[in-house]
Amino acid sequence: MKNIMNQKPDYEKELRNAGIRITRPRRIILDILTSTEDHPDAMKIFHRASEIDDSISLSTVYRTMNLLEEMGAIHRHAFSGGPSRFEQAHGEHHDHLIDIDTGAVIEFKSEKIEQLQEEIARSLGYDIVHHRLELYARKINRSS
Amino acid sequence: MKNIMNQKPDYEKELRNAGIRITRPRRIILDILTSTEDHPDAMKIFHRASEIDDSISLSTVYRTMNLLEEMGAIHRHAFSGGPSRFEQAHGEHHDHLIDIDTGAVIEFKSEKIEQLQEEIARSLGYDIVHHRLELYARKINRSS
DNA sequence: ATTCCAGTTGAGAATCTTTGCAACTGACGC
DNA sequence: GCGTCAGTTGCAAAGATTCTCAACTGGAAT
Ligand SMILES: [Mn+2]
Ligand SMILES: [Mn+2]
Ligand SMILES: [Zn+2]
Ligand SMILES: [Zn+2]
Repeated sequence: MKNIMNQKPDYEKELRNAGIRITRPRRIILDILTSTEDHPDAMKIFHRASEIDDSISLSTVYRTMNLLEEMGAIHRHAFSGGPSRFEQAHGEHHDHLIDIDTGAVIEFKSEKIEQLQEEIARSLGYDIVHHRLELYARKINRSS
Repeated sequence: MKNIMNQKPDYEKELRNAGIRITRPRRIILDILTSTEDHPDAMKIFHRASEIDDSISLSTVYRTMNLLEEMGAIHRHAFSGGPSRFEQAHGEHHDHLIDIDTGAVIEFKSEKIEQLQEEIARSLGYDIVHHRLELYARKINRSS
């Protein structure tokens, strides 16, 4: 379900719970993401991180972005004509509805769908490791 | 607008009608796409095309994919952990399960899930225009 | 058939992202 | 604290995709 609260999610705890180590680069990158208002790309995050610890590599930024994306901790926005940009999300798994007119992103979670996915995968002989569900939609009832 | 027929679409005609030239590379690439059953990536299409005309460049394959995608003639699947893969857009809608160990793509269709998606969107005040559902999964019962 | 030119191409550079690998280190148990 | 080792890192290299641009060409007009 959607998280209404506006407090900082404890990503370190989530990482620990997922059996993932809290390393210095990850802590720095998480700090940058949780304290920024814009949508930086990997290179921008890399530059900001480098100011704090100049041994951090761009590879690690990309790897951390992929990790956090799979965890559902961040959103990747791949808009045309440029590199992917990132912003923090809420920690719990959820899927996305994207307003194709405005680009707005609405989060939702359907236990039923999650369950159906499991059933389908199983019937095909598979276990789901992760998944991606995105609904590209248009507002009902817009004036024409 | 939507075409119900189940015949091979005449992409060359569509291209002409859109004021786009039918060139030798484009004809070859279209032939490959309309006669394949799988989900090839750009490099695979490039290799197949090269067997027919070894002067075709990878750039042109990418450019043509972008062109056909914009026309709605093909779907691009940006599965995680690999290059984009393509398929013709003519068939019935389906979703994909990706074997994360082998890269194999299995197509499936769940009327129930499709319906739930509609319900969710509607409850959020939206109509779905298109969507993307990808299950990244691992075979059950592998070498124990 | 010839001319013409905007659309298209191939080649390589540029950009963006992932990956292989040896070195390093966080988390856990002693 | 110390040892251990799988997880993680930085670096270099590869991989994926887009872009630049001079050369080429499809197809319309003559
Ligand atoms: Mn989200
Ligand atoms: Mn398919
Ligand atoms: Zn989901
Ligand atoms: Zn579907």
